[in-house]
Amino acid sequence: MPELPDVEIARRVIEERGLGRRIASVEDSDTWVSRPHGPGEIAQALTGARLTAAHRHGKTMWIETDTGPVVGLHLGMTGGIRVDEDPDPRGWDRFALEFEDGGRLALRDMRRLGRAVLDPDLSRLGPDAAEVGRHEFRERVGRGESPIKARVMDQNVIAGVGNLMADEILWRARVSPRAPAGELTDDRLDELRRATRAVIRLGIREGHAGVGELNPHRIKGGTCPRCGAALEHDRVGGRTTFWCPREQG
DNA sequence: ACCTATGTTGATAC
DNA sequence: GGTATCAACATAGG
Repeated sequence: MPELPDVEIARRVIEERGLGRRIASVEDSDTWVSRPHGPGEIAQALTGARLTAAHRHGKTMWIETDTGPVVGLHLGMTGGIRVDEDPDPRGWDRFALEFEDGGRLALRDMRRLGRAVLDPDLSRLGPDAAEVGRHEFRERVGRGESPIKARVMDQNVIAGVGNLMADEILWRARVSPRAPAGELTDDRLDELRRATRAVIRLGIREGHAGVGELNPHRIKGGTCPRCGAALEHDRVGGRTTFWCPREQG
């Protein structure tokens, strides 16, 4: 689920329902999700602190506190943020801040590919996909020999685009996912950026990343919602990819 | 039973 | 350095 729009929604939830609340205790015993921290380490840093701000860059979120420590949160593949809900009966709450008012903020994540860490390292993330400028997009995305799809999903290049959004973006811009990134013209790159921004805005408005016209047809036997051609599917950049061979050939 | 699939990321090898 | 592959995790489905 989580791509940039999902994470932005989660960030807003934290902002609206978490800020100002004081942490009484922290559930940080899942040391896989909280690696490299040991059990109790995050709790020690955060207990007594009050949440003061919630930020996002790409798919990474972080929460600031009035005493200094920063909590980084990543939703991984199946993670989500839950505020003031009962603990998950299946044990999928991998990390939680428990507030002195009795409420809690949980990272619920079946597959445990999410992360909760102190002072997250954001240095290797490219510019946020929702904010990146035209020039920078051309420079960063339009280079290299790898397929353009791999390029736009590379978080070091631009941050926030995942597999589903990448297919939607490429389909909208009528660019083949396999096109070598460095061979795209500036015009094509500008169209890609335009589609990226549109898909992100749509996702945020609708409340999740799995939106768009292509997405419902992203199944075996699916057809292009524009021209009706049978969609192709294969692995590109290591990920399952659907595209229209007629329009994105 | 065994193999595949799945929205992410990172380490590792060429 | 850039690129590709695999592993980490848990579950569902053929």
